Amino acid sequence: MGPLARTYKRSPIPLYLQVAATLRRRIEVGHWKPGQKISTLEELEAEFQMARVTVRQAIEMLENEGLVQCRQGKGTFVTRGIKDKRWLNLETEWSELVKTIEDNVPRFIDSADAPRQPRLKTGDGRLAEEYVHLLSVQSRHKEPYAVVSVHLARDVYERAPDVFRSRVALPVLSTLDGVTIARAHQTLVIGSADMEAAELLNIMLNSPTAEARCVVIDDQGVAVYVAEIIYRGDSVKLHIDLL
Amino acid sequence: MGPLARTYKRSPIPLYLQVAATLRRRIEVGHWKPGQKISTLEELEAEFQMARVTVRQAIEMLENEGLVQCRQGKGTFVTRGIKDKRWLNLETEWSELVKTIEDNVPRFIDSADAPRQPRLKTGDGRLAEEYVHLLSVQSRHKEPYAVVSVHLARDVYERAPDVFRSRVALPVLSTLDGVTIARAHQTLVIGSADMEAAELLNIMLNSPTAEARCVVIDDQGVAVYVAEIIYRGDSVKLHIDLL
DNA sequence: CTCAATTTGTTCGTATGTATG
DNA sequence: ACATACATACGAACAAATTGA
Repeated sequence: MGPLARTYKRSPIPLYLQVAATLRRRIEVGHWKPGQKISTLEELEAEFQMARVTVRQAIEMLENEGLVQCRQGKGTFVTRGIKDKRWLNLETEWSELVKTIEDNVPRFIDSADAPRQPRLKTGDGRLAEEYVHLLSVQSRHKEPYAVVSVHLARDVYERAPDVFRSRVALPVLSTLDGVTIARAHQTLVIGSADMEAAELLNIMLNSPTAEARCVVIDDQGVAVYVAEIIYRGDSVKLHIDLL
Repeated sequence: MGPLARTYKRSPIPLYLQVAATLRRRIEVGHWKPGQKISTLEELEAEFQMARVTVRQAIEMLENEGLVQCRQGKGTFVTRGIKDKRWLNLETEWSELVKTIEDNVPRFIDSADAPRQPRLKTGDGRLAEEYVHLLSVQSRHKEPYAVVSVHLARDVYERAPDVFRSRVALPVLSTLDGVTIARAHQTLVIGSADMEAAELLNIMLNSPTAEARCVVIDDQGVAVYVAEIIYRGDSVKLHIDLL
C-alpha cells in the first residue's frame, strides 16, 4: 500500500466506499461530464495506489447507481442525461419561507415518545403553559426530504386543530387571528441521520443532514412554535443575499 | 440478527462504526450528560440487537476518543468536562460577515492547478478579463476550519497586491477605493471532504462539510470576487433572523 | 483479416477485518 | 477466549471486447 492509500486508511471506512465517494464527487462537480470517459482502471489503480479489484468494486457501485456505464474494451463512461439534482432552497426570509412551504402536504406520524415541552435556548423567549407535539414527514416529487418535529403552544393549536393536523403549521400560524408574531429565527447546523430520521427520509444511517431549529415568538415573548427539522443533506441549498 | 440490526445493515459501513456514531451523537445532544452512566452493554446489545463484542468495539472507539470511560463492575461513564463545541457562526449580513472575518489570519498555499477563471452561474454577473487565484486555510484557536479558494479580478488585486496576499480578501475589498460593490451573495450546500480538503482541514475523507460559494459583483456587473469555501461540517452554525 | 494495444471483466490464493454465538 | 462465517483488500494472472494499424 502506497503513501496515498495511507491517507485513505486513516479512516476506518472501507476503502472501496471512500474511492466510490471520491469518484462520485468528481462526476457531481463536473470533473467528468456526462458522456465522457473516466480514467481507466489502470490509471485509477495508479492514482489511488490500490489493487485493481478494489477500484473495480468502487466503480461497480457507481454503475449500480446508474451514474456510469462500463464497456469492456472501451472504458467507463458517465451516463448521459443524469437528471440535475433537485435542490430545495431553504428560504431566509419569512414571507418567502411561508410561500414555499405553503402548499406542502405533510404526512403526519404518531409521536408517542416526544418530550412534552421544547427545550428553549437563550433568545427563544419563554415557555408556553402547554404544548402540542406534531411529527411529520415532508415530501416533494414523492421523495421525503425532511422530518419536522413541532411543538405548538396548545392555546394556539386549539384555535384551528384540524387545520394544524392536516397542513404545514408555519403558514397557518402566520394567518391566524389573535396570534401576533413578534420574532422568528432559525439556526442551522450540519448533523447526521439517526435511526428514526434515516428510516423516515430513506437515507443511510449517519449520512449528513441539515438540522434546523425554527422558533416563532409572539408579542408576549412566548415561544408559540418551536420546530426541529431534519433535512436530507444532499437536497438542501441556501441562498443568501449579503447586501 | 434482529430486525433492527437489519436497518443498520442497509448501510455498507461497518456496524461498530454506525453504533459508535449513534452513541457519540447521544452524548453530543445531551441524552447522556457528562459524569452520567450510559446504558450497560446488556442494554445496548438488546437495543441494537447485536453481539456483545460489536457494541464493545463501538464503545472502545469512544473511550479512545476520550468521550467515555469504562470501569469494570461499575459501568461506562461520559467523561466530565468535555469542552463545549466551538461553533463558528456563518454571518448572513455583509457588515457582520466582514466584521467577523476581519481579523482572521489566513495561511496561504501555493495553488498551481487552479482554473484560470471561476465558473460563473446565472446571477453571478459577467467575467472579468483576468483573475488572480488565492488559496488559503483559515484557522481559529490553532484549528483549521475552512479552505478558501478565491478568484479575484486582476485589476482589483493589483490595487493592493501585498495586502491581498496577507489578509482575508473580503474586508480588504470592502474598503478599497475605486471598487464599488453593487451586489454580493452566497450559496451554501452540504458536501463531503475530498482528498485536498480532508488533508488541509485535518478531517477524514468524505466527512461532511459546508460548501459556500460567495460572489461579489461591482457596479459594472463584473464578478470581481468569487470564493469557494469549504468549512468543516462539525463547526459551522448559521443563525437567521426571519423577521 | 490478422495482430497488437487498450481496457474492462474474472479468477485464485492469501491475509486481515468484521460480526456472530 | 474460541470457532466460524463472511467481507475487505491485495497482487497477479488470464479472459474477452474494442480499436486501429
